[in-house]
Parts: sequence; structure tokens; C-alpha cells
Amino acid sequence: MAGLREKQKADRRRRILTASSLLFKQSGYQEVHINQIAECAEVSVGTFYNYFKTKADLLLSTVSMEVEEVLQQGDSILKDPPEDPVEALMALTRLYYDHSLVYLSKEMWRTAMAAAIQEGQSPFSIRYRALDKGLCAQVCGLLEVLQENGRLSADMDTRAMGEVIFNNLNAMFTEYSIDETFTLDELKDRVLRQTRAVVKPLIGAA
Amino acid sequence: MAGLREKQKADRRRRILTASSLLFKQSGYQEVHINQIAECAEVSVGTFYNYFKTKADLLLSTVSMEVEEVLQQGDSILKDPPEDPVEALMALTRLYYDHSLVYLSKEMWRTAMAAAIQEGQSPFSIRYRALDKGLCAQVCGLLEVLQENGRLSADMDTRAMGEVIFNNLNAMFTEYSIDETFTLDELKDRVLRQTRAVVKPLIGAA
DNA sequence: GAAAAAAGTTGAACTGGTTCAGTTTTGTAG
DNA sequence: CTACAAAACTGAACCAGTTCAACTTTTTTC
Repeated sequence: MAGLREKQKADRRRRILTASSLLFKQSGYQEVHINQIAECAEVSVGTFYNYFKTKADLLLSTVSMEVEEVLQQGDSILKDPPEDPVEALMALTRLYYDHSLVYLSKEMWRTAMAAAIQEGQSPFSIRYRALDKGLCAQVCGLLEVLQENGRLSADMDTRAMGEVIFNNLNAMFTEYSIDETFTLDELKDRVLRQTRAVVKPLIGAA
Repeated sequence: MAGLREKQKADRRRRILTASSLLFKQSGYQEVHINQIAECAEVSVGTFYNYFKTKADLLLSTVSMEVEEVLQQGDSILKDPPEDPVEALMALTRLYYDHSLVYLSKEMWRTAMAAAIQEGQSPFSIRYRALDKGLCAQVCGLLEVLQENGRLSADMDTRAMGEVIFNNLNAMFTEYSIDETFTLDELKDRVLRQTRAVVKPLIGAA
């Protein structure tokens, strides 16, 4: 166990992650070349590719952290959601959106999204979509809780409705990431209006 | 007008489009190199880049054709939509989906989507998003017509609701494009269920 | 119709992510 | 401790999209 080899491997991996994180923040994802990351992390280019399949794969480590954190925080909202369904959904939405820029810039999100779409069978894409599925399941879960609490009509299809609401969240976030002038507040306002339009009609019956 | 120069320009452009269209169908987008397109079109690589900013830009010409055609066909649905709102929306949806593979493969859609996300300020991305906006407006337009016909509750926010429905359509199409095993029929089934979940509650009032 | 200007063409060189054959380091067996 | 095998490291070379300085063709001017 904890042989020299293992120790060095963990150390190198951490050095690469630290270096890239620093450089990306400094100069942006596109501007930073693998050479620079390798140099800054004191490994060779070849070694970089021993630890990460591609440059985009490096991003995924960060995206994963970001989403896993947000999923965990989201669970605490599910445990005791606001009574009003629109408020409950917006609480989750705000959590997702506010957290989105902690580790990643808009540019990094764009790159990650584009890479996830580009080749669907790559491990990158599969993992990214699994994270998305987790978020979608959380939205569906929230609707179920609200339905159980009698805040949403009992015959609502929580699964289908949750998918629609999540897909909308996601699409709006994509739009936000693409447009550098689109602010977080504008994003939340637009999504609030959309969420209202979809959810209001469901509130009546218990 | 019709000077020699103009004539040659139009001819070269057409040759490039014909060549690329043929090659893409033959071998897929990624497999085809600019060299091959240039050779097949009997121009130099440099000339290719005189006519198209990037390889992805070439795709956009095709995407544009595809979307403009579908927009036009969609208008005829708006003129006399099915009475049932779910049916009306699904008529539009089916039109979009069935038309999607006439000119473009899944791989080409993925590439176009990824490129549109990648750099938001490029002419490519701006034009692609304008097309998306056109489709979104058409969905909103359909909801308006249905509302005017008294098939949807009068206080519905057609704009917000249309955006949500379109974003869902689009997200599901993206998922479909990413996953080579996802069939058109499965796609339509899932979107039907989602559309029902969102639209059913709105049908009551006039 | 010749000369100058404008527009367009060309392909070799560039760029930056990725690979791989050769080398070094680490672990293991005798 | 030595010899061998396995694992990991290395950077020069590769690849495919893109650029650009030199060259050709077309148009305009006189």
C-alpha cells in the first residue's frame, strides 16, 4: 500500500489539477496550452496524457466536483422545501445557478457542454450526462415531495413534468453561458416567469 | 453585373457545397478533411477558407437550409392547427423531428450544436441561435393561435410557456442526437408524454 | 490595348492537441 | 544485492484545421 509509486501518482495528479485550475483562472481555458499546464505542473506533456485522456477531460473533473456539491446541497432543499411549488422550484434553481460559477467560468461551461455533445460515446460525455441525469432526478424528486405534501395536484406526472422543468433550466443556463452579457439576475428572472407559467396551473387540486 | 468574377465565385461556392455534402454523406463529417473537400471541389485549401470561415461554418449553410425549410412548413400548421392543443404541438414537433435527418446526420447535428455553444460571439453561433429563436417563436405562435381559438386558458403566458416547450423539444433532440441508439419513435413518445404533462392542465378554461 | 489596381487563388508553413517508441524509475523475486 | 519485469515518464513527431505572403486573374483606367 501507499508505496512510492502510488504516492507520486497522487501527487502528480494533484499538481496537474492545481496548475490547470490556476492557469485557467488566470488566462481562460482556450488560452492555456497543454504545454503550459505540463510545465507548470512539472511533468511532461506525455505524462499529462497519462492522467487525463484529453484537455476537455481535465475540465470534467472540475465539472463533476461542482455538480456533486450542488446535488448534495440540493438534497437538503428536498428535505424541507418551501410550501409554494414555484418558490420550491426556484430555491433549487437558484442553488444550481448561484453555485455554477464557483469553480467554472462561462467559457469553461461552454467548453464542457460542447465536448459532452460532440462525441456521445466518450467516457467524458457519458459521465457528464450522468451528472445531468442526477440533477434532473433531483427536480423530479422535488415535485414528488410537493405532490406528497398536497401542494401539487395528485394526478400530475412528476417524472414528465420534472424533465420538462429541468430541460428548461438547463437550456436557459446554456443560453446564459453562451452570452457573456447575460447576467445571473436576468437568468433567474426569466426562469421564474417560465416556471410560473408551467407550474401555476398545477397548484389547484390536492 | 454577372461579370466573370461573380460567376466564378458562385460556381466555386457551389462546387464546395456539393463536394462536402457528398463526402459527408459518404464518410461522415469528422472523417472528411478540408484537403479532401478542396481537392474534390477543385480549389485550393486557401480558397476553401475564402468561402467559409471554418469547417463548422460549412455545416451551418446546411443547417440553415434545413431549419428555414422546416420553419416555412411549420407556418402552414399554424394557419390551421389541430383543435386539441397536445395534438397541435405534437404536429409541429413531428414536423421538426422528421425533417431533421433529411440533410443532416446525427453526427452533423452534434457538431453544429457543439460549435454553436463553443464560442458564443462567432457569426456561426449567432446565426445558429437566430434559427433556434425562429423555431421558438413558432411554438409560441402556435400557442397564441390555440389561445385565440379558445383551446387554451386565456390567462396563460404564451411566451413563457412556448419557451419552456421549445426548450424541452430542443433538449430532447440534443439527447437524441448524442445517443446513436435513441430512435425517432422513442423520441416522439417521450416528448408526447412531456407535452401532455405540461399542456393538459391548461386546457380547461376558455 | 497596355498598365495599374483590385480581387482572388495558392500551398507551404503554422498551431496546438494528441500519440508513441524509447528511456527511466519502481517493485519484486531469487 | 542483483536481475528482471512492470509501470510510468518523456519529448519529438504527428495530424488536421487554419493562416498568410507571394502569385494570378480579372477589372478598371487612360
